[in-house]
Amino acid sequence: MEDSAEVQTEENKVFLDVNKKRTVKTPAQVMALENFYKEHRFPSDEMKAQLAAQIRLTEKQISSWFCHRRLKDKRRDESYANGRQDHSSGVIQDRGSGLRQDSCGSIKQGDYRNVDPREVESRRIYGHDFPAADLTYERRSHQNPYNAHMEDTSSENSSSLHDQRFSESGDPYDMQISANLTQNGAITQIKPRIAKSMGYKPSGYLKVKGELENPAITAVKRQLGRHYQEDGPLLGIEFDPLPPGAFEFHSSNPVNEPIYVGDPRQDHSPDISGVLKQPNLNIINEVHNPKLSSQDSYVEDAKLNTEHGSERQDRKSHHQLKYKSSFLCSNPFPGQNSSINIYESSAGKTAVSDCKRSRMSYKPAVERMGSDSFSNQPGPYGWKIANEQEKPWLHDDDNHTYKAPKNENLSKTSNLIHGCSESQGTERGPSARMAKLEKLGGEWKPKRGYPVRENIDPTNELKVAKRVKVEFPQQNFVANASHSRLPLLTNPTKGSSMDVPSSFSEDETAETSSSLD
DNA sequence: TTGTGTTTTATTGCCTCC
DNA sequence: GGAGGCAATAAAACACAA
Repeated sequence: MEDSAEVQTEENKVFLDVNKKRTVKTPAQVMALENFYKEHRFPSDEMKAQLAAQIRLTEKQISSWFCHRRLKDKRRDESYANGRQDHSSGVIQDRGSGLRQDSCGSIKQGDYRNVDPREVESRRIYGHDFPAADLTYERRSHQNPYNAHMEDTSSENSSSLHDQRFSESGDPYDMQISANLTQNGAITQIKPRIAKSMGYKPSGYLKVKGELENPAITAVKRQLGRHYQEDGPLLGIEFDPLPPGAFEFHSSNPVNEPIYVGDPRQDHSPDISGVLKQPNLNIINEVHNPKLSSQDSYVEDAKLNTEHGSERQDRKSHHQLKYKSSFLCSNPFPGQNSSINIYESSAGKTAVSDCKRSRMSYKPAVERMGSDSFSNQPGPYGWKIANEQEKPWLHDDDNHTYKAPKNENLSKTSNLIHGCSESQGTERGPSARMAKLEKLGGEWKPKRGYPVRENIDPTNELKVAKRVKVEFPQQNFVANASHSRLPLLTNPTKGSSMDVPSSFSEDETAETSSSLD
């Protein structure tokens, strides 16, 4: 009796020790999580289960990750608010204005007005309708320091704190984007020290966000072209007119004047033309970045789905509905084109086409997603484990991670592509991996064994699989929809922001036009 | 190579809501 | 009371400078 108990204790100890071992999620997992998080900060159980099954994590890990992710957002939010309270009055005032915001910067359920600004933003971008009240809140909440902070990585060049270096040379990421572009559409890796020399050195999460969000932001900028006021209201949203003399100075600088975006009538307005001459953005945007294609696709893909429900409105009661509408009908992994496909296509020989991979370093990685336990069908992420061509990708290759010599010249596209197609990063987060790839170049060398973790509860897995099978028969929707539906810009040199799916610009134009009317 | 700092992950306890 | 979430904490993994 006691012996068995002791044995069990020992086993538990071992089990705990094994489980307590901190593991690092693969880039694909992190990307998937990030992408999912962008749409669903509070995923339902089904979503978690689905996601867990898809990226080979436990639901607990998913929950934990989301928890920490929200916490991360919150902390960044807070730190940013503390550090940049002079940036805008919006945030601080909002926080004290009765908008209930939970400790993670997220919105507690039950108050429909308190929609997560990011979610609002995304939904707005994706064409979701919001009541006027929501838009009002959205407008204000858009001043959320987090959002502003996030945009700092991409489109802050009109910020009051904007560094002149950026205004002169353009958004660092945009610069990267454009600089990475080559004639044949492939992108070359920009050396991190370029950004670093510019004083721009996103770290950690920002690296990831820069990777994940900046393209999206840039894509929007490109789509809207000149009608984008970077520190202004949300696109297509009207502000109430400011009272006379609201600002001391005369707005001789049209940049700071609110611009109604998307109104074709203003497209040729001489008044706006001054704004249109604002530097760099267009220049940057004129350079097509194939990297954006995925994000463009993302935008369009999301926009096509106009049946998103408010996630936080009655999270539980609309659980299924929400799930079905937003998870099945839309791409729950909006970045899957850019993340998971990395793995999918990188195994093939067409890695060049997905330039998003260029800044991603990988790890044999998906070993946890072993082919033996993976479905042969393309998962929602589009990876096809059974594909022989991709097997090398999915195997750990003797548990070696590959690390290039530090001083490897990064400007070699071939190297980069190589890194893309065969890249096997470390198990560090994407941010670190990206940075590492930037630093390492395309060549990889064994570094050390990748800690294989098989902590997926088989029962859980079975349960999830079963549930997924029953509830989500369209698992491959991502692979099918996003690939088939989303047009790829085949002419990277010509493809411009205006090559974006017409649905977006049209919808956007229609919306804003109607609002002006 | 090593030390230090940062980021990420896992665990646990408490709180709130249903 | 259970479930979900947040916050605190520890520890691993990693980056980076010396």
